Amino acid sequence: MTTAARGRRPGNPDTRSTILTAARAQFAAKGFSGASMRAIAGDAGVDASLLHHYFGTKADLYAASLELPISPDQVLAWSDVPPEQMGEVLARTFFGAWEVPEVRAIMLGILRGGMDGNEDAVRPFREFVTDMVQRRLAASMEGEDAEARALAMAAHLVGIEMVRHVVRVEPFPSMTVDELVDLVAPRLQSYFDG
Amino acid sequence: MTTAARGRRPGNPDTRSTILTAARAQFAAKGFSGASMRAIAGDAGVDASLLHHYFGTKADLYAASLELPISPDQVLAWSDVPPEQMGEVLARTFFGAWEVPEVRAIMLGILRGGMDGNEDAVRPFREFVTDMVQRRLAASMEGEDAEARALAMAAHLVGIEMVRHVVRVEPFPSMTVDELVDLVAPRLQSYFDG
DNA sequence: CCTTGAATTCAACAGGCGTTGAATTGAATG
DNA sequence: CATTCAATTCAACGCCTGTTGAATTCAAGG
Repeated sequence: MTTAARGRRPGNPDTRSTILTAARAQFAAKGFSGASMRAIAGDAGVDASLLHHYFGTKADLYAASLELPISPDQVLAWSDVPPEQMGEVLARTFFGAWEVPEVRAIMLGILRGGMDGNEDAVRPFREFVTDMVQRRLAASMEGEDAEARALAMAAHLVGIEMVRHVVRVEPFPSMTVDELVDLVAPRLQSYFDG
Repeated sequence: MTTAARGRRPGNPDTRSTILTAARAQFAAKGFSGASMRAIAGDAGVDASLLHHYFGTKADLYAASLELPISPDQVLAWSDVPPEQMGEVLARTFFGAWEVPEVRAIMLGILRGGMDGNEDAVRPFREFVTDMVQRRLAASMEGEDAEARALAMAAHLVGIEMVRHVVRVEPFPSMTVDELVDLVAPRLQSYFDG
């Protein structure tokens, strides 16, 4: 760590993913502006210029670090859910995903970046919400205001995870996923029914 | 503006509030980390060290700039609202407040600061939510999980304003307050009824 | 008229920031 | 064995950050 030997090291081809992991952690904890390239590099045990070599600019690294490991399609098996259970399935899927540490880090990064006031940092948030609403929710809903109702569902879920994991106001941080589902699912279902 | 005369100026005792206004705008637009003392000072037409002279540290200025001009008690005349209209009154009051530019700037500052990853910046958000939930909402609700339900209402409202004014996903930014109230109030009412 | 003290700017500090370009190492390729 | 080239570090650039202390101006109080 003190005087690191220069040049190519023998066989560690996972430097790239080490950097990504460190970046996710920093962005999740401090947001886009708050996280620094040097701090990420430090966590990854690597020189800061290596991040630029691999990923380009800071905004590029941010975008690269927030790609979900699994596609939303796999998570949300929408088609074979009875309509009257949509609310519960949606709530359980969303809250459950946040319990997986890798996913939570990415979600927190997206969430914090969305509030950063930097346009580069808002984009992932906007894309996430847009995709979730337009492709997954509104597509299987009926009525003229289906999009607005779907967006309200997304806003509700996001607001809850924000209070639960970022601002941390009790009792949300102490509640289990089951308790949260019982609390929220009926209202999601109500949006679904229109 | 080019070479500002030093020393005390003849009679402008509102410098203090000029600074506060500039601070609110900057914090609302860029968040706590993103806003800089020099940028705020520049907007206020004043040297940066004057901000420290008046308010102390950056966190102090942040806290000072987010004090609501009117107390929540006056806004939300809770006591004489029929129970079955609580959801609508709450939604209209909250969304309506965001339509007042001065209030919106403060709310945005609180919201953005809450996501900043800096503990100083989270405090106003946490206090706002805690006060709103524990003192205004849960106090007039019944049932064992009244606090959780009240917090869910707050999370829902906050999530919606976040999507509407920060991430800006349509159709929320284009909807009127009345349309938003029609959309959200029934679900708030459902939380209220338990 | 003299003194006090608040209001304000200036100049600087020490450190952090994102980014770039050059240098170095060493495994892989021929 | 010589060459190539990706991986990696070093050193620096220019700029911005929050904060401090001293200097200056000027209205008000005695």
